[in-house]
Amino acid sequence: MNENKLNILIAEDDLNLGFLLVEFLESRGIDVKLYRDGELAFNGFKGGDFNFCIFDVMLPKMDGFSLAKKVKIVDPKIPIIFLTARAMKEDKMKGYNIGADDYITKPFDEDELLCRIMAISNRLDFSNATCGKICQIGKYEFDFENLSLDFNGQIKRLTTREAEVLRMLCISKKKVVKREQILTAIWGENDYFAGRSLDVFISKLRKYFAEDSTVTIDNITKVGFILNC
Amino acid sequence: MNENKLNILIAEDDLNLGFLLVEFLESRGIDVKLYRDGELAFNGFKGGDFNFCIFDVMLPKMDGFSLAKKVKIVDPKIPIIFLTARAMKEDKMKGYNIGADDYITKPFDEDELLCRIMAISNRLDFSNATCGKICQIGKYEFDFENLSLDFNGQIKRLTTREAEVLRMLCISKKKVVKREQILTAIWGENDYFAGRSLDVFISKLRKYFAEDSTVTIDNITKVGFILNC
DNA sequence: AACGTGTTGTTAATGCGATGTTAAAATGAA
DNA sequence: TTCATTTTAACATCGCATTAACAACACGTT
Repeated sequence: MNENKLNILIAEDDLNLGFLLVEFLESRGIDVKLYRDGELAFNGFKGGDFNFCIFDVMLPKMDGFSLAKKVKIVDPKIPIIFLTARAMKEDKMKGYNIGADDYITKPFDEDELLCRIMAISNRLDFSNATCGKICQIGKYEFDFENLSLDFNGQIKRLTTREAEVLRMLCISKKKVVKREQILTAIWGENDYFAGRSLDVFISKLRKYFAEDSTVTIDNITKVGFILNC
Repeated sequence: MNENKLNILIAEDDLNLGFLLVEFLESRGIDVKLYRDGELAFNGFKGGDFNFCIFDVMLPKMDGFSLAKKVKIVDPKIPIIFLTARAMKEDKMKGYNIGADDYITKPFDEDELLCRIMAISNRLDFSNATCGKICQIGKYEFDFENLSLDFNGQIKRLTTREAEVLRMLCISKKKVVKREQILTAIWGENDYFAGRSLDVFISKLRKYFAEDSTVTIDNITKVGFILNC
């Protein structure tokens, strides 16, 4: 309910344009964070709580399309607008296939960009964006900020990783959370070892919930996990 | 329920362009209706069941913006794309203020228009909270993303393959889905063993639907299967 | 109708890859 | 260093898609 506020991540290496954008959008009451290359942007994205992205297509370290692909794995619904100097059709198609919501050719008009952002965000469904800081899981209370799991006043302290994994399961309670999504969002990469690591944490979490049998973390082979409670 | 199908109203007085658009979109499996002036378009809109609009800005009888305003009163959420020959900023702003979702300057590329339509319609909330991927099959509710089959709140979990096969049958409910099509799409090859495997999965799915006799998966020898419900 | 051939229905056995779990190594912060 | 935490390794277990095997069926031919 409180998260109806736009929180935009911008990835743009031309800092002149970048700062201009930041200033303009902030003047309109929008939260903005600027990153100057693809990798920084992705790390920023993992850490932050963004609900909108604007990516330059050409970026150092990782180009806008690759960045979009990874971001879409973590949050498939997040809207992305691409900025590009070129007006190539192939580029546009590529962007749309990845799931671009819009495409703007530089130089562009700031007001028009704002209009496009608004047009898209008006359709946004913020409803399940955040499940609050504290999440009820069966008889447990999970506080992500405090890394704590409270069971009848008995407080179990979680490690960062444990909390991160549990948070992802919590956000989509009773829904399948894909392995790929968790791995990309938390480990940043989706390889064998990260995968095994995730399994270890799932195993740990299950133990923590052992005292309330209504809480289970179920596996869907080859797909992911579901937190049921 | 399964209004996941696009039904587009086009208002365009240049009939060359109009018919071209209709033909192109219909070839992509989209329902389209063309009107050649603003008033006809609005009457058509009231009578029909459209979920997407494309308006030329300059139209006889009633211009695109006025048309949009009236349409938005009837259905405030309906997406509208404007077409215009002019690339005037004022026009664009006016369009966005009315609630345009996009803005395309003529001449434009048909593929790009399709991409933009898709980008917008993908964000569309066709159903209620549960974002659209759910399919009603008799008394069952099939959720492909969650690999679940809900019967009166009783949830049966599906495996990846089961869900994939069921999805293909669902997409063409009550229509023949060719063996070849399923095999190529899911198994990637159309040989004897893949075929037998498919038969095994069909058999499993039939069992899952045993509790509602109105749901049947019928075989068409040498051709494929039909999901009837 | 009876036959024969190829197709489909169904169940069960198999084998492999994915996951569960625990413990040991690595990492890294204090 | 020590301690907490995460990663890697090693082994146990489980679930799933495939394969096999046989029964039932469809359909064209005689």
